[in-house]
Amino acid sequence: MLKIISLMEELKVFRGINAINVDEKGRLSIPTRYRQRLLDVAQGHLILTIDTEQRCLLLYSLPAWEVIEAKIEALPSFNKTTRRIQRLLLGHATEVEMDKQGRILLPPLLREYASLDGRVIMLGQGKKFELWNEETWQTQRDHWLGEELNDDSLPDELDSLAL
Amino acid sequence: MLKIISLMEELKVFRGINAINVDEKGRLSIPTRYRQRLLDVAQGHLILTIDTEQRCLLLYSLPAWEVIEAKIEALPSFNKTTRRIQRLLLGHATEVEMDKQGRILLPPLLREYASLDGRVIMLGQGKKFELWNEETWQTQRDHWLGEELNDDSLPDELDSLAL
DNA sequence: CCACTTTTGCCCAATATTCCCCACTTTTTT
DNA sequence: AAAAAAGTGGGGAATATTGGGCAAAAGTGG
Repeated sequence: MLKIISLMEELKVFRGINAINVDEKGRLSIPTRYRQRLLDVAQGHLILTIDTEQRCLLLYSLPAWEVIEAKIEALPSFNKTTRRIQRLLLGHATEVEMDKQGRILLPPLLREYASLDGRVIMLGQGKKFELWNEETWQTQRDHWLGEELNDDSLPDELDSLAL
Repeated sequence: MLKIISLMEELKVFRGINAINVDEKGRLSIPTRYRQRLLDVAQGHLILTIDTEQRCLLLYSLPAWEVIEAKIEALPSFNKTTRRIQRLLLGHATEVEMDKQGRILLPPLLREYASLDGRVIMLGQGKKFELWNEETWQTQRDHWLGEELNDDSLPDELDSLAL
């Protein structure tokens, strides 16, 4: 029964945008609405790694991460591109744990990578969250908003997407 | 029962990035979160060797190394490339042991190979760790981050990798 | 084979980091 | 407007990391 609840929890997605303060000690307080989910699904065990395309961090529940990790590990290790992905993703994947106040401590090297100081944006992205420096986020978002959509480059999957 | 636990331990992967100081004597302190695993799986017996592609070192638990070693030995010894790999990997493989404080002593020749002085980056990479000079790592990582992914060279396995 | 130097491993002390707890501020709800 | 809940910040205890002293062990040259 517990298992079923846990599976159902896993199917739910994380949504929403939140602005959070990171304190001097590098702690980030997870918004309460996500806490119970993260406790149910992963007993508060989370994985923080880098996004290789953007200077932001990705936050996964441990079980969600393990699925991805298995795929990453299975990639051929003699291929240059996949080797690079393994190094960057697995190499930066750091286990963090929610403390009793529902906060996580950002490891210095990762914190530095994404310049997580002062105000941080936490974006729900389905199975994961993204953590952005607020300014970087604003800039990037405005950039995306300004981009023209050109029909030629749209993947076919988009045809069936009615908003 | 102990065997089973030990096998389960072996299935778990090493992840994450750590910055560690190597002291004057060439000692490197293994982060505590990995220590118990390494003791359980290998009683602290580790193998250190060189990465033939990069100026970094590879750190294996002894059992994990033995698997690799067997494969390397099985390679055809008349082939030039495999002969080279045998020489480099097997030749540099050195057994090191965690001391009671959880540190390992880096053999001078290996230490020199990867310029492991002052701050060192220890990257979890599944069955093994990589040890990098911090500066070398930063440079190499930034290079990898800057590389464009070009779709042509991507193996099919990547298609199923949704982060 | 013995004295001497160097290396290695253990121990302890100093420093730095991490975590828990509590208090204060801000936001939301009733 | 008061009460409740969530977010924020900092003191202090516990833990981890780091560096150096010292003794045992190993290597070196006579």
